[in-house]
Amino acid sequence: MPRAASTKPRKAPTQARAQATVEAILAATKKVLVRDGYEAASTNRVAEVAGVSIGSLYQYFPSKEALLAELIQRHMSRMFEVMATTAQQGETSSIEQAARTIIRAVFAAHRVNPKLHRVLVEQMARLGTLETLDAFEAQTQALAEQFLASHRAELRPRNVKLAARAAILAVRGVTLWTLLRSPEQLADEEFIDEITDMVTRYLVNPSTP
Amino acid sequence: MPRAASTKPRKAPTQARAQATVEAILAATKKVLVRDGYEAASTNRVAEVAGVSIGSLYQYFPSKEALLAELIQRHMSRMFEVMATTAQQGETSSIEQAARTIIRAVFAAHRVNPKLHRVLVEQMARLGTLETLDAFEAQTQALAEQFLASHRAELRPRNVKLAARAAILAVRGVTLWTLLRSPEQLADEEFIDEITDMVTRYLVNPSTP
DNA sequence: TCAGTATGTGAGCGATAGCTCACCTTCACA
DNA sequence: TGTGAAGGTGAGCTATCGCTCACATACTGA
Repeated sequence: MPRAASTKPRKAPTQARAQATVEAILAATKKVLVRDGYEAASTNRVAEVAGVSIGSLYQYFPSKEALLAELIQRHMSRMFEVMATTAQQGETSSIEQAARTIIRAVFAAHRVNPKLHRVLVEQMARLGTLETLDAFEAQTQALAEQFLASHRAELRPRNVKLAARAAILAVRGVTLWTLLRSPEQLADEEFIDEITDMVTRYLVNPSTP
Repeated sequence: MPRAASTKPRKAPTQARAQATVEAILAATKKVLVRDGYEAASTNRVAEVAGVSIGSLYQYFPSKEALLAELIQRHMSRMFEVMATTAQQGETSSIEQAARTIIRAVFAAHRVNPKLHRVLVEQMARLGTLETLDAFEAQTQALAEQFLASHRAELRPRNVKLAARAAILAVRGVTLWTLLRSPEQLADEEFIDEITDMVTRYLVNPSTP
């Protein structure tokens, strides 16, 4: 059924008109994914909803997966920016404060259009080795390490790399699993406090309050 | 393309011959999933690999998803049993010891045929509201609450329900994300220690060593 | 032994998916 | 204002998928 499998954009739009087409296609993709789910989100349907011809779609995206990859890519960028901003602002505050802010922000981000995020997460798992994902992973790891290193005074674990990894995985794991199974809990402040607590108790040296 | 969508077995095999057919179909499903991935795992291909006709397959499984559901179901049961056994054995030991044992066991379970587990996890996300999943979730939550309640002396969080939920999500989240992105780390003892540490520091009252 | 049930078969149907390509329209700019 | 490039079109091809059904074979119990 699928002939191509590349995930890279086929061709960059240069005129504003083309840029609008690309955006319309991506917006339609989101809409159809939310409305009908991944399986039913055919490229023909996406093109129809976008109000462009199927040919136009394939002019900019070489495959259905490329559409997904672009959406995932954008989602990741936003998430990373949220974290980077928070980490920067938290440079002068405690690990606990920073952790709380990040967890709150990440939860909030997933509360917006949880259905879409759900599909993206599912496909993120399926697409597997997307270079984009690896790059994002590396960036996130680096950011966390840097943050923890700059809070060495407070930090309990000696292995900064491992601590960063464990903390990232725990927060992400909890976020995504909550998104999948009980998205309403993403708004539960008590739950947010609890996760913050877990990460903080793991990261922070109790003798340095 | 799909006509039915039920996930329940169509009919129970009574003769040994039929039981063998069902097992052959499930074994072939695993094989094809691992070899070709979910998309390429067509029911025709599964039947072929199982050495039975496509008609036989549909005699016992009303849809492709029913195959997946059965595999997920079995996987879940095994996971639950691992946890239940560990919890029971840990009744007399510390929270930390029990946490370490459970995490080690769950990691080990996912190290066996990680490719298959990966596909199952992906589909678990996709299938979404599978009654089986909800039942498993409830059982796990109950088990964890019971375990924590019986270790009240050691336990720090006052909200047992929430603590159980947070701990479950963290361990599961870390396990699955690790499975998806760096399965080799499932064998890393230092990593296991780190996750155990996180959960323990969260759950255990520091003044009760 | 034989009726009746359980089990097993596989050609093929209807549906639809991803994607191409020959062609037309709009734009930028000399 | 004309021309080549950029953008846009959509009928329709090929591939396959999930699944049914008319039929054959194996088993069971009276």
